[in-house]
Amino acid sequence: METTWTHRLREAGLRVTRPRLSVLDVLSAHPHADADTIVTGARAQHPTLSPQTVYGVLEALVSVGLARRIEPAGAPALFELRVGDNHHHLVCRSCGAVADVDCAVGAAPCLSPSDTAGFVVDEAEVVFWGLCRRCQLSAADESETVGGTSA
Amino acid sequence: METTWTHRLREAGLRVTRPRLSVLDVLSAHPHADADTIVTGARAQHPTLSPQTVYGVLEALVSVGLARRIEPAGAPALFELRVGDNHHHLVCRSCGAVADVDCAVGAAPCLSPSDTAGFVVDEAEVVFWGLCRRCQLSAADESETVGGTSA
DNA sequence: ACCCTTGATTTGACTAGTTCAAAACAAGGG
DNA sequence: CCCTTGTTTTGAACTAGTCAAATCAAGGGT
Repeated sequence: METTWTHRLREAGLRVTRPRLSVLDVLSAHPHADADTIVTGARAQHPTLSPQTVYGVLEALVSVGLARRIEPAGAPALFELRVGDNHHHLVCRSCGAVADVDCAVGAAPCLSPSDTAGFVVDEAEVVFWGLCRRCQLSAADESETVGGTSA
Repeated sequence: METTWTHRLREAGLRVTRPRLSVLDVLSAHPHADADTIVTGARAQHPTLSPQTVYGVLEALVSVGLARRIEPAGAPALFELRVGDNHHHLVCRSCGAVADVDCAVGAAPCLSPSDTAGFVVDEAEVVFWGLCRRCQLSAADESETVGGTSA
């Protein structure tokens, strides 16, 4: 019996290897993981795994479309398995947390910029910067130091 | 008589120095320049200028709002003087050329994602990826090798 | 015009994230 | 079971950017 990932890898023309399955496992558990998180996580199943191997695996996955690479400004690249639906991201300025968002207006409104200056656009990448709920709360805590938070 | 930049720097509470004026000069001439381009360009006026100084100048300019930093994925950061109008960017996948675009729909449509997942959003960063006119042409040239282009 | 304070620049070392290249290895077709 | 070829491994290297201490200079006060 073939697991889903084994199947998907073969479909994509990639060999099925332990590093690849481990990386896919970690990505399933952490929908927006950076290379380092993936290395650490994948070592649970494959202790000798090297960072370079993970970079290689990720490049392979991205190139066949099984994974997508996102690069929030000023932070290490993140990888996700949710592909092909042109969704966007919310990034917390404070802690770096990332959440998915679908585009607000219709399917891909931003794919129609007012003036393309001669460019042929194939992707609109949208990053919403802000503060996640947790960081809003700790920011409020710090500026107030009131409320029921004992000790 | 004070030049515009001298004035603007003082307004922002920054001292007027040669490195700063040089960097501003280069940015006027290259609306989307990376740190390296700025160093090279600014050395025309100030030959001993070091990269670290340029980073310092850029950080100062960005922090007072005279410049803006943009970080296209997979490329060094770029800096521009056009600030405060929430415009977005077209980036060429092939040559890295950057052009400005205003947002298509209304003032800031993308600031209203469908589900903010608890985030308080303060900026929507939009990058349109595609091929600039020049790269479309060279791509066509390579695949065709027909047409009137003599030798 | 000079001095002094404070911010800016310089110098130099250093880091994180990522990429490159060559050798050893293993997936999976025959 | 072997062979081919794609993968992983090992190890070094590279780039963009950061940090910290020492020197320097802008520009306000006198």
